[in-house]
Amino acid sequence: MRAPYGLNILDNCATCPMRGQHLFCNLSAQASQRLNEIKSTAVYPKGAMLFIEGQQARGVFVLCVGKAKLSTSSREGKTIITKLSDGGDVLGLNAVISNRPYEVTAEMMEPGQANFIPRDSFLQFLKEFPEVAVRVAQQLSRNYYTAYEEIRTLGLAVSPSEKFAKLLLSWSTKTTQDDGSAQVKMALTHEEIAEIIGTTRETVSRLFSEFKRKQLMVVKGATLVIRSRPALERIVQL
Amino acid sequence: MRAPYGLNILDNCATCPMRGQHLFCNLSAQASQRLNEIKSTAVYPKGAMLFIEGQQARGVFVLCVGKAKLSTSSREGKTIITKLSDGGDVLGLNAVISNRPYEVTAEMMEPGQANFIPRDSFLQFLKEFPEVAVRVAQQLSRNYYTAYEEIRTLGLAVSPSEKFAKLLLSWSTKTTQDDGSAQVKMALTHEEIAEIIGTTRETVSRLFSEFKRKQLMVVKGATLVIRSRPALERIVQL
DNA sequence: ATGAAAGAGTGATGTCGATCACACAGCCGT
DNA sequence: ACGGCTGTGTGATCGACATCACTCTTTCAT
Repeated sequence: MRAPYGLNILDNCATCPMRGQHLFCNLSAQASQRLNEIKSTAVYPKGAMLFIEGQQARGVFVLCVGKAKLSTSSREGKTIITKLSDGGDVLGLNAVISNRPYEVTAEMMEPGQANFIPRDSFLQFLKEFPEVAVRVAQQLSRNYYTAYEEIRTLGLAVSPSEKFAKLLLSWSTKTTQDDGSAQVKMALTHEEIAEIIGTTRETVSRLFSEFKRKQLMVVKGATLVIRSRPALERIVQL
Repeated sequence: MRAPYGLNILDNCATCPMRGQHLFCNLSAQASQRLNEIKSTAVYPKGAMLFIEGQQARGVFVLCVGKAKLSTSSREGKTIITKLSDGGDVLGLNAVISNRPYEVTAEMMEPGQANFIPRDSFLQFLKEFPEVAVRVAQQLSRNYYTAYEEIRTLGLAVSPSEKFAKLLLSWSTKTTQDDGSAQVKMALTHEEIAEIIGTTRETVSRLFSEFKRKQLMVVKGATLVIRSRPALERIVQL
């Protein structure tokens, strides 16, 4: 039995969202075959936790279908979302490589599928195929840059407006038109946005009002139209 | 001509601060020899910049002697210090691996020495010696964790007091006595501390007063005595 | 269709830390 | 010893945001 698409990302890179870029695409035939042997696939409902902050790392997950949010919490219950992942992303890689507990919690934001590769098999796999080790290093390096950008945002951007503008810009990079406008489908609650930019739900609510009032954006149902990226950029470097 | 120690970290891991842990220690004879061929050593005065944020990555630096601070700035001039490095640390690795500009500025905080390995030679070296590639992946993974901790601190710890307490704790891990006290040599100005915890110089000044008043620490000249780690920890999880 | 739950808007209030503005201490070269 | 640094201590002020306390809207299960 086979899902219509995406179930086995290893066989059909063509349908993979990230195609060539993907960590496990375009491997040698042997490597690819080996990978198929050690991976297993599962489907997850919305809200499912792939893994939880602090758990011993069992293995890596390759997200095939669906979106997931990575978050971390303090003891008092404050939560920040550090990353939103979608098809093609490899989750839990750092924890597995360095043999530490998962540093974040990964929760499915919508139903989806993921391949799982147990830690031991994965490390063995890396030893057998050095070509993959280099790819892994590059992926880790990319993870680092993402984390680093987060640090810059949290550490340097002072006001919530600035962080909010940054977030909108990061969402709209792909869909920007020639005139500087862009459309984004909004699947997040204000609460979640607040956890990304490190503020409160109420403040996010007020930011929406403010940005709409200033003609920076328009909300049409679940899609969000950005009037002009340059205008947002001016807020960011303020 | 040869400096008394540390000039050539590759030959004498015994004198290396990180010994076995070090990225380039305990390599095979061939790898070690090759590394010696491609590296070059230089001394740097206090205040010297090893590299600057935004520069195209020329290669990696292995810090032998001296401390360096890694920082990043926003256009408006606000600066945050993301890491303090000392002997054994490898700087610029991420930028070289992923072929991006250096993401931080590395400035010597005291006179020191560093080995430099040009980008091309380094990447070639990794291809020749897959054993090293795995080590690099682990190092990158460690870098990631450091960055990640930074995110937690900036994103979850709210008040400056909390961040300050965290910083003191991180400084005093190694020198903690049985009774929970610890001594730290303080080489940073209040300004620099402010750039680490993301606040202003004045606030740091007031934090010193407050912590001294609360008997959390005592300042004796350039050394800083922490009365009780548990007391600080209570502030952190507040 | 209807009630409950989740999400979103908005006012009132209080507080913490940034900012500004100084005074003062220590260090260094001449 | 003298100004010129750089670093530090501290008060006064002010504004942005968190917090609280609601109401209103949307969604969804039964």
